Amino acid sequence: MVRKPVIKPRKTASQERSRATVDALVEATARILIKDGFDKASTNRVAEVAGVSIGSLYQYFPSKEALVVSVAERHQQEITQTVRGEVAEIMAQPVERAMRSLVAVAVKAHRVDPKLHRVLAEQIPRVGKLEKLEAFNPENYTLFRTYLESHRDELRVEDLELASFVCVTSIEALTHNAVLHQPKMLSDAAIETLIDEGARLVTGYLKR
Amino acid sequence: MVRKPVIKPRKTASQERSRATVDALVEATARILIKDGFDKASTNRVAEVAGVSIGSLYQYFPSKEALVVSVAERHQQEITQTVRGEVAEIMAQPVERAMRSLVAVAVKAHRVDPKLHRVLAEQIPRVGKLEKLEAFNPENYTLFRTYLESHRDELRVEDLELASFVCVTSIEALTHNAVLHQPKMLSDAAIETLIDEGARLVTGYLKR
DNA sequence: CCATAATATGAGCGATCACTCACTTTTTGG
DNA sequence: CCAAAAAGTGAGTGATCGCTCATATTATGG
Repeated sequence: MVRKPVIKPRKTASQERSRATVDALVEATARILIKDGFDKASTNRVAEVAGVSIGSLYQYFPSKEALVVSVAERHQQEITQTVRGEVAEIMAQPVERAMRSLVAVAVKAHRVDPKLHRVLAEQIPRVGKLEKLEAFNPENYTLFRTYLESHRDELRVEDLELASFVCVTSIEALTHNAVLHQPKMLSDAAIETLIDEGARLVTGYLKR
Repeated sequence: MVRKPVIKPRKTASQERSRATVDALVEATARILIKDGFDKASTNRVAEVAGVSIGSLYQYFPSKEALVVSVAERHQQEITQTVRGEVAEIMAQPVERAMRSLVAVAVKAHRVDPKLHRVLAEQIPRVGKLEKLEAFNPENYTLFRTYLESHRDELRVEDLELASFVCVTSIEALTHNAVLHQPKMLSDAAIETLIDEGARLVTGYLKR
């Protein structure tokens, strides 16, 4: 009659009721992060806002960190969905057009959920398991490098790795700062101008 | 015989002994921030590492935030001292040379105390009084804009404010990422290459 | 229908935190 | 030398935090 611990699962949610619970917890975490920041997102409060007991929270998330990671993954997935397709198109375009599209896509990505993006990028202490939560997605880097390789003949740059670093870092910083820190950049017209400028910046640097 | 509260001052340290206490506290805070990060820098621990009682800490710093602000200010001052003079020189140089010098100076600034710089830039929750602790110094922005104005005839860009935003953001991100996140960029040779590339990036964007 | 598994509950534990205050020790200046 | 000001002390407070667990409720499948 030995009872194996009931607290074991802490992972899978098989029934619909529990899937709803998990969703509510992730959603509540995101909402609190946006409204009050990381420090105020205590597990007790997350559970309360989600309308769920603190015990249930720990059935599915072994720690506060796991909760934040889930929010980040959901956000990343939303971005990927929004941007999907455009990337494939871009890979075939010539440098000038490709760079403009790329900057435009970067802006689009930052506009999916700007406030959440900002919190995830700037407020989450990158300690412990949260360390891998890179503000900058290494996938972007690899993708860019691949583009440069297949368009080598149009380029003046020789070290493609270095060039990728320069371009990806610049585009990311530019779009991030513009969308999340520059109140002047809110209008569509201003954003369009920014896209032009960002594209010109990296095109001039890359093109033969 | 009414005693006015002794806890009032909380600010000025007139004797040498107390100045040493304040120094020890700021130094201890910086050391803990670097070694263990913001979360582990509890006021009790700062006092302990500084070899000072927690009571003394609160004589001079009304809060943990004040302590961190002090560390940030001291760091900023060290950077300013290191970079002093070079800026004045740069303002007179033509665009191509000026941009190279500027990127070099930015690298130098990030190398003053890289680990501390990284913690201050990435780990401090920008809430409450810490919000003004900008990762990016608006002074740099103004300085850059002033340079562009006095060299307008050499430039193809029209909107100097936008151009400043583009260049300052890019240079900052480039040097920050290179010095603090790219292990490959540790050697002086690699840094020299980075400076060349960064300079070329913004020069091509700016120059007529 | 009912045994079992899945899911949900929330009081409360131990740890830690930022911070206070009544008090002692040291320094200063006349 | 001494009174008063400056500096220093640390046990303790109250709040909050992440998290556990014994127990209750609900769903599933034979």
